Amino acid sequence: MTGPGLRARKKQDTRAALAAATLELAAEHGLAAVTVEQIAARAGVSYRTFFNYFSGKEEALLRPGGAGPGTFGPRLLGQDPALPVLAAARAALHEELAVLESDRAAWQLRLTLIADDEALLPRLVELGATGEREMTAAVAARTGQDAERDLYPALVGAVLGCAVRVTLARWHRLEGRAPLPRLLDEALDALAAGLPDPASPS
Amino acid sequence: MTGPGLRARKKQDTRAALAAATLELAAEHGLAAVTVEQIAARAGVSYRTFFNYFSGKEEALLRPGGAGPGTFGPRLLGQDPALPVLAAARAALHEELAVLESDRAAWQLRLTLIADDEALLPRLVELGATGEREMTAAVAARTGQDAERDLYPALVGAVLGCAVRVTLARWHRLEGRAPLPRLLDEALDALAAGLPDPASPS
DNA sequence: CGCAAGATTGCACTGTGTGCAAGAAAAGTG
DNA sequence: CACTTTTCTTGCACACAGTGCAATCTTGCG
Repeated sequence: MTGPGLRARKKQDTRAALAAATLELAAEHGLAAVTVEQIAARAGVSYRTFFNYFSGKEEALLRPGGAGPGTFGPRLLGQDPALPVLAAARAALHEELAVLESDRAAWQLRLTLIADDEALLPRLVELGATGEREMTAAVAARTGQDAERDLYPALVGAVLGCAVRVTLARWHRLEGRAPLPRLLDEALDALAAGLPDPASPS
Repeated sequence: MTGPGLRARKKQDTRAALAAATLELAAEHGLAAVTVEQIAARAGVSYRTFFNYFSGKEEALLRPGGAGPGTFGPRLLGQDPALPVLAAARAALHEELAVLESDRAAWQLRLTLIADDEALLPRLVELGATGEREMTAAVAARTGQDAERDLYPALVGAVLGCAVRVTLARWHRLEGRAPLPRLLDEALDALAAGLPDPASPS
């Protein structure tokens, strides 16, 4: 009974080493100036092996745990079915984002790199596209609609993705001085209220 | 008085030829299977020249007119200042999307390629990021808020981008059987209403 | 015509990402 | 433990993206 098995453990180690090397090197020189060769060297692995774990530097930086199955769907479906969709999504998103706060320093650093590199934000969206599809599917399941044909699930999925993105950007700009859950609630409140014109510049 | 001048006209011709070649070849083989070399050859220019016009195949496909200054900002600011932001944005977006209907076949084809290639949708978002920044800035100007610090402009800019994206996807799925303006209105109505749960599956 | 501005092109070079096959390491089996 | 199978790693070769530079050609204009 070796549990996960030696093999799987080494694999996870390598993945973590690659992700860490990417984060360090990107913090030092900016992601654009870092080559996969350098990352692999720092992680003690060959160039070729890097691509056994990640499809590119961006993925290594933004999705350090690898692809994985995604957790939003189950979480959304686990909420009280009596809740309106937006309220259920809010609860599910709070659970999702809790991960980020547990590894705050690293994620703040990643957000810094995203803000700097300017070409990474779309990449984040790209990776977030998976999450968006997942949200769309989960919303469709909850409302009994068709994820492909109906407007509502696609729109809610996309908009929730936006809300998360904007929230993370604000969290970063405030350097974590404001709690992430509160920022998320502000964004979702504005959405649920129909994005009314703001009172006036405070 | 040659008007635009021969030089500028030739430049536009070359740009148009490259964009058209990209669209044709992508329609034939899928964008991923097309090389810049092929595109340049079909347009009758050298490989190197392609990059004088576009930063890559994706831009040639999704932004055939080149970068350009962006028109949403002026359009939003040209709306009646008494209008709520969302209503003004709706009017401005209708003007923006009118372009697509004037060249319907080509844009439907582009949307098909986006749907097929699966790696292009994020690229669309990437190019749309410019538009999103523009929308954010315009909204901030209209509300007298700070595009950098305040939640509202960033959220509205991002969400409008989502709404456009989802609307285009639906328009494509319906193969133009529904008028684009109506689809956009449906999405914006849902947003303005605060994304209430849908009635029930019709 | 003849010069200046600007566009096109070829060349060389770095880096990405992939397919393939050989080799090393772990897991399973008697 | 020895042997096989499975899985991961690695090197090699390759096609393509994208960029800097310098030479060359074209257009605009005096």
